[in-house]
Amino acid sequence: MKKLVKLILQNSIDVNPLTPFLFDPTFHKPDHFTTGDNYWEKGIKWQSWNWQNTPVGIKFIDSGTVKNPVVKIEIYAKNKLSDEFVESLIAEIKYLYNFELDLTDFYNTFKNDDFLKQIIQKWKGMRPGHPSCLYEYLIVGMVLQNASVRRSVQMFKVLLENYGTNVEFDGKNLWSFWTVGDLSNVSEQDLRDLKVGYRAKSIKKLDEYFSKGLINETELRKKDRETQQQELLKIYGVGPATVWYLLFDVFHHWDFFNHISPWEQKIYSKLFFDTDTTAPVSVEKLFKYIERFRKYKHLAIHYIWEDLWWKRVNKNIEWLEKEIRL
DNA sequence: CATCAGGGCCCTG
DNA sequence: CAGGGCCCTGAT
Repeated sequence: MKKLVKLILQNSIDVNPLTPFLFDPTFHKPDHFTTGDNYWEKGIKWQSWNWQNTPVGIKFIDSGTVKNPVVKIEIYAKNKLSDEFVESLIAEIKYLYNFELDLTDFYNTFKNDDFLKQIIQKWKGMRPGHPSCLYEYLIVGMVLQNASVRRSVQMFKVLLENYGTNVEFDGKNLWSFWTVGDLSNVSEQDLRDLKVGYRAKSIKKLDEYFSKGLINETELRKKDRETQQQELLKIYGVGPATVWYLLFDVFHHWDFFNHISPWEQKIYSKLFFDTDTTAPVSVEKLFKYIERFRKYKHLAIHYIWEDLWWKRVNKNIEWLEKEIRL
């Protein structure tokens, strides 16, 4: 059993995202399966975070309105934090949750779109968002490969509980991500024993690759999309499907949409063409349909996707349950 | 019980 | 550039 690290409140900062801002669907994505590292209830999100190799706990509190948004960010840590540490962490949070993304043009462009208009109305102020740095998101991407949701959850959890840090803050007991290089003394067989399967090799190589400094997230964020794609594909165990997630969530390309996985194909077919999920339309036809969202292709899909999963939070969607196999 | 297909990717021919 | 193999799990 790992030692529990108790974190205490060190800083509390109010941040103003751009309006409109909708707290809950920005901080809680029902389709993000990651468990053990976060907890959500209406208006509050608890999230573990590994920042500069220091485990911290963050409590986001909805403290404003859609038109006049305020997010209170409480930072919990073992020891007092430097101003530099706090400032850089806040900047990273603003980036990852897109506090400064201006959604006006997106909303205006599609205010009359048959498919999007109701969804935009309902979720006005929702931003793409997640708490993962590139290394962490790559781990997530790898456990998503060739696995059902249930299995992905199990793999993520077992990795966190073996290599992460168990933290407690504000009455929540969560797991915080390990640091790049922490797997240097972990063998591929150790990882296999955790039942991550063939991904053991990819995870091990990923940790080595980042340890050697062969990739720099900060620099890569500044490069163009083609360069980012090329750099990501160099990493062992990373292919087009994993890159597709990263380009949106980590690198914030709202326009680019080049991959549809088999289960997503079934779901888009149902949504856009109302086909039975046993007889989905072709991926080519789906791409053609998605073209209508032009420079906001992936952002539009994010809105549509989240809308679907929030519906499921409130009521069972029979055809969807069959596909996701939670 | 056995067999097989997954929310990919690598490697071979 | 097509297709087999890979780990594990749950469905049949």
